[in-house]
Amino acid sequence: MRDRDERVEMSSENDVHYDVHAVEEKWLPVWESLDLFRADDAAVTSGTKEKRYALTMFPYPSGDLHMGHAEVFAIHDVISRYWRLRGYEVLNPMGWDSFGLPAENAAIKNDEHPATYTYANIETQYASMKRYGVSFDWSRRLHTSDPEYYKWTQWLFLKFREKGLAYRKNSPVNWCPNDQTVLANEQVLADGTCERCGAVVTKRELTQWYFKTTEYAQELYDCLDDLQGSWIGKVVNAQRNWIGRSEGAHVTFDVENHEPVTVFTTRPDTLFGTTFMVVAVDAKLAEELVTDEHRADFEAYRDEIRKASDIDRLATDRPKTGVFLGVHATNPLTGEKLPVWATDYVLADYGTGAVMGVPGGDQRDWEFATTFGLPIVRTTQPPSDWEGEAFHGEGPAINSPAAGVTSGLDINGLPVAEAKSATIAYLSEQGSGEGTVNFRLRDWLLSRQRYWGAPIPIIHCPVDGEVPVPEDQLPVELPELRGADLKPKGTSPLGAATEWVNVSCPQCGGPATRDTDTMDTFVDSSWYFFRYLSAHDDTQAFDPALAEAWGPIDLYIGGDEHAVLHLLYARFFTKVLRDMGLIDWDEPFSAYLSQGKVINNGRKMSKSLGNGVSLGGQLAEYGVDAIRLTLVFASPPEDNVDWADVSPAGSAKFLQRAWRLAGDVTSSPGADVAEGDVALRKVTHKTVHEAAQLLESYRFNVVVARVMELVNATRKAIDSGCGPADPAVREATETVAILLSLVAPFTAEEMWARLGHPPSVAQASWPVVEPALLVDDAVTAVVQIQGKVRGRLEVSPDISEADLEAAALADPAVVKAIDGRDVRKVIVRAPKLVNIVV
RNA sequence: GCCCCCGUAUCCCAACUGGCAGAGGACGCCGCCUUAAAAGCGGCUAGGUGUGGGUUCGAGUCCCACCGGGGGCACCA
Repeated sequence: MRDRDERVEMSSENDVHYDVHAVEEKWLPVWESLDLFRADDAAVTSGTKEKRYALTMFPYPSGDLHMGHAEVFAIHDVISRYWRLRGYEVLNPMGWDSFGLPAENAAIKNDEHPATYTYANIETQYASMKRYGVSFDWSRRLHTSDPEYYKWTQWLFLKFREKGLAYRKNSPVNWCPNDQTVLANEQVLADGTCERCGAVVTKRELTQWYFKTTEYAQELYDCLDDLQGSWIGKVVNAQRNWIGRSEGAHVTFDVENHEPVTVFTTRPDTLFGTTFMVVAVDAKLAEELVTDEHRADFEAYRDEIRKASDIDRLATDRPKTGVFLGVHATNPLTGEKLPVWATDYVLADYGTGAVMGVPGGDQRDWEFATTFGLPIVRTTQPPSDWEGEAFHGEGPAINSPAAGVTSGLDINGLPVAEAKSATIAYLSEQGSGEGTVNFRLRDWLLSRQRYWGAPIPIIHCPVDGEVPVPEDQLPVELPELRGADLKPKGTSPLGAATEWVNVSCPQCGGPATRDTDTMDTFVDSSWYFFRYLSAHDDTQAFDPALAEAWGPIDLYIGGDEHAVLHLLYARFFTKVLRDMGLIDWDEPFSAYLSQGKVINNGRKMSKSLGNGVSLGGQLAEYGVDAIRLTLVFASPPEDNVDWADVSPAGSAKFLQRAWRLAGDVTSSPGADVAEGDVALRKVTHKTVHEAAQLLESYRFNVVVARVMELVNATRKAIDSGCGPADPAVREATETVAILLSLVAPFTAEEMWARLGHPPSVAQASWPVVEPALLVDDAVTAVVQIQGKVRGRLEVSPDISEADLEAAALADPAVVKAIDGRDVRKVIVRAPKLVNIVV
């Protein structure tokens, strides 16, 4: 009775309301002064501690943080805090991807410099991140728009150029008429619109800078195999599709009045069925081939095609068009003469820009042949019930060669794979073809006709041509432009800064001009994770020794809108840096996890729908911890979180329940847990054990559920079990505080203090699991007959299979269920299950 | 058209290498507290895994087909 009274007394003392905001205010300055999260390079370079590099995509500074940031930071912090508790030296840096168009557009609107908007927003976001309690190492903070950062972006550009991986070419490029700049292929969406602003992208013929991503296509593709499993599957799949590897052959055709023309095909076995050749109308080749007699027709057709928008060109169901160029090609297998046509259904920048027309095997060629009355020959035998037109499936080769046609090769009757290799072998022998691999990936167009980016460090000299800015003159800083000077006009605003543009040539000293384009901001973000290693080093981009010590990144978290943009570019940069000898690893991100979106009522949050949820408002209402907990608990990290389906109030309630435990504990710190209640201790140790496994596989929502169970069990122990003085209650509550510190650091810190520990819980270590406590005293074994549960037995967890079988067969309920039938087979899985087959 | 992923309770979601379908939460309901309500606290309820086959002693889990949802690529030869 007395005990019970004491408890009542105590709990009334603890009914003080848990003031989340006061707790936040209380701990932030304490953490700040303890400098808890600074990564120690020496600990890692010396090998004293094992490293973990945790990275989350750095934000673009547009306004304040939103719910999406809140989710990714919450998830990211779980893993980095977990690693720290496990005793790793953790590098967890943060910075800003601070070049980009929104700042420039804001500057035009408000008649100011883009830096004003940029750095004001950075400070706002910085304050919010601090308030959010993420365990970032702020000593490595960087902004890509700082000259001390973009100096090295420019340096890397020059190194890439030295290696022949950055070059200029004239080519039709994607042009956004709204942003008035060119775009990379990756920045044009599937529907032909601009990834940034949604305008319909058009084509322009311009001389622009490119990175030679295609040089690494094969490796970028092959390494995806190694990433499979540790990267989230859909991103690997998206990159595979984007790089788009196709195996096939190059086949060379002699052409009248021209050098021989090579085409790419994935079906060399259908070469006997080629009845024409088609060339991309916008390729230089078409212009070279056309005869004077057909030139007028060709040019009229080409001009008409150029006027069509990308959207029209992308439609796959439009009728085939084209013009005859007046020349013929020769089939290398048969010597047959094939008319050469120009068309818009062949792409100038894929393969060789020319294709062999095989109407019997390709639906597009079928339609083209039908439209223009060209012959159709089948070279693969379709099944008897085939009702379609072109047939590209499996079947024996026919008409290869056709009756009456002479050829040095005969593949009739061969299945597709064999017919392919036989054809390639023959062509190679004849010197008119070879097996090859083609990629869908194009080179990365990096020039942008906008102001707020890193200037391309090149000087154009009428005498010496392209001259790199000497390294000791880097960075090439942006000239001061503001407001209306920045208005998009189709050429870079930098061109207007004449004093900046006109320079003397570093080589000959004569008058020359700077390149006025800036780099795509994806260049900035392709290497920022290297710069974090040496964020303030003004002698090098990063220290290779630190890259060796810290790299590669152990877990990268971000959104899947970057599946083929940033992630592909960062992989490309890493491979080039490796080939420059600066690092010794092949892939930047050992593991990649993409977090889902935060939506509301099944829809993306947006102003027009009026379903936006303000992060600041939620934090004010429920507190930081409750919001973090809600986002982590809602679903597996990669799934979307629908704000309409979650309950931040429920999270806040749970945190209070946890917090109250700490006030109920009456034993002193360091109480001998060995004396504690074994049942509760088992729950505690099992929870720690499972939590570790769940954390390693990123199932953070389930970790939270386990902590909830532990809180419930501890509550029961206090109220109706061993009582608050039992050391097991202290052990359980301390464990709750430590586990909770991954998700709800403020509440955990407050609990830690109430439990009598000095700050910080972030410096605690991961609880050591006692294996003996993971073993149950008795387990329930299920006895099945024909797979149906017919009995249960309480058995020892280390019972032998034979003993369990005997016990099962002796169980009265089982005997009754067998009902005298013959036992044919008994499957025993000690100690959990026996299945009897009768 | 090609390539991936996912369908479990009213909802969000658990279920280790196939082994008792249910951990946690929301919603709802019942108590306690309260003059009352809200809040708070304690407790309770639920379906057989989208459909149809197959493999197996045993399938949410593996295989096949279909239905539904999501994503990537796409006149890429």
